Amino acid sequence: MPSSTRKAQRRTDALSRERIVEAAIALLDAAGEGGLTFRVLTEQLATGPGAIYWHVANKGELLEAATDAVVASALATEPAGSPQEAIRAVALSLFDVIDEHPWLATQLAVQLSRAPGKSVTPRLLESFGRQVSKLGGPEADWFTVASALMYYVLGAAGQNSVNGATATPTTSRAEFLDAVSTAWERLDPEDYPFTRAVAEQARHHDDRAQFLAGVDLMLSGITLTWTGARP
Amino acid sequence: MPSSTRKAQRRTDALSRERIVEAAIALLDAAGEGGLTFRVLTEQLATGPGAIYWHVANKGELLEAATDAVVASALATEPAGSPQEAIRAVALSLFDVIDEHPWLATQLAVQLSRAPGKSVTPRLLESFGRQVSKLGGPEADWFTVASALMYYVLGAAGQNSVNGATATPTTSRAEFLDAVSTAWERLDPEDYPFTRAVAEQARHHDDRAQFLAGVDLMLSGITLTWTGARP
DNA sequence: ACCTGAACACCGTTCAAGT
DNA sequence: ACCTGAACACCGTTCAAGT
Repeated sequence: MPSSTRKAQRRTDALSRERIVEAAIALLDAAGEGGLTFRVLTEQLATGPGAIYWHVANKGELLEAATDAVVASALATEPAGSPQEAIRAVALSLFDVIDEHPWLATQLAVQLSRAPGKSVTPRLLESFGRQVSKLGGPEADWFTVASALMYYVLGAAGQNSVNGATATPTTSRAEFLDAVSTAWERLDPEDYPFTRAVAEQARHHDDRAQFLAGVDLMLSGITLTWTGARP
Repeated sequence: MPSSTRKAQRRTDALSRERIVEAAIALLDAAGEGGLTFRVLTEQLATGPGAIYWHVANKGELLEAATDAVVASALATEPAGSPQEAIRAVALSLFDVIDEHPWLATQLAVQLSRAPGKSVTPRLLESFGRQVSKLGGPEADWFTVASALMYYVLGAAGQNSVNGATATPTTSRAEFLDAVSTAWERLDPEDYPFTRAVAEQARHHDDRAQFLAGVDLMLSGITLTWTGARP
């Protein structure tokens, strides 16, 4: 195979935190979380590990910076339209960016729970919260509602992304779903009546449509709770 | 300090997959994902790595087995009451088990996306789905609705758990929230008006209550969508 | 069938030394 | 100030050898 990712690019360019993060993202995209290694990063940037450690404290910080950079660019443009439409747009942006960078799913889970003060959590909360605050509900509920949206979106987007890390890259989404569905159909009828019953739906379902249906479920619940009326 | 976790217990006991998984869970609980190492597992069980590899294929399978064992016991008893009450009960069981075993949050995220055919995904889907099917909506919606509940619960429970892995174990939940809240208050007013506005709410919020409020939001949305009426 | 333990390849990180 | 590259401690995994 052609050694794919180009190595030892322009050695004239000075090393910078930005270039390191950029290279890290490329490696993560190409081979998942396991693909990011100081050895290959070093090779890709044509330096030694010491050079990288001068710009970045450790691997955790590098992962954090990569996550933040990708999420920031996905949320860069403020969505237009009604608050409901804008919430759907933000949700879809996140769905898509996780789909493009599957390593984000795990990384977001880790970072939101570990360091919610840091940049990525406020970024997400702000994007949902601004729209939530326009929905007309009592301010005392804003934080809870915005958080709930964020949780759903991250959970759903993460699970729906074909994880590039270990899932065989040759397996298409359709083949993947087929395998899952078949496994479900073989479960014990005593213990898994529901899962067996929906196995066929799972085989043909549309990730994106199902994801949006969940967002709409939450929006319905919010509108009902706040206005007592149908959205 | 007293060397905490007991080592080299009864060497008479034959090694078994069950005992290995049990020891792995203890290590994960004690020191997070980084705490599970074949070196210390080997020491704890008073054997060599080869012995463990005879019972378990690799570290991934061990993590999978540990996750499945803990989740299975949390979902063992079928909840009573109305479908809505039962859904809340399942959700709370998961919230609590992730709170007790914080490493579950990341592990569930990884496993649901990587191998949804395997035991843990069907287990979760079945627990929610059985109740969803009693809610009276059209069967064509069951899979989507049960999945949405599952996504929210996993996302929220995971983020709310104080991650034992790297978060300093001496920091209480209150101190943790205070630090987060303070960080949010210091954000740029231009870029983060919403996050700054809710920082004070975040400082005093009750994880469990907020988690349940999100579940109720979803339940409201489901009931409204399916019956056109308030729950 | 089940276990031992030395060995292998690989990883993140450090640090004295250079420019 | 920024970079080099050898070295360290540690990790998951293998495997010939034992019982």
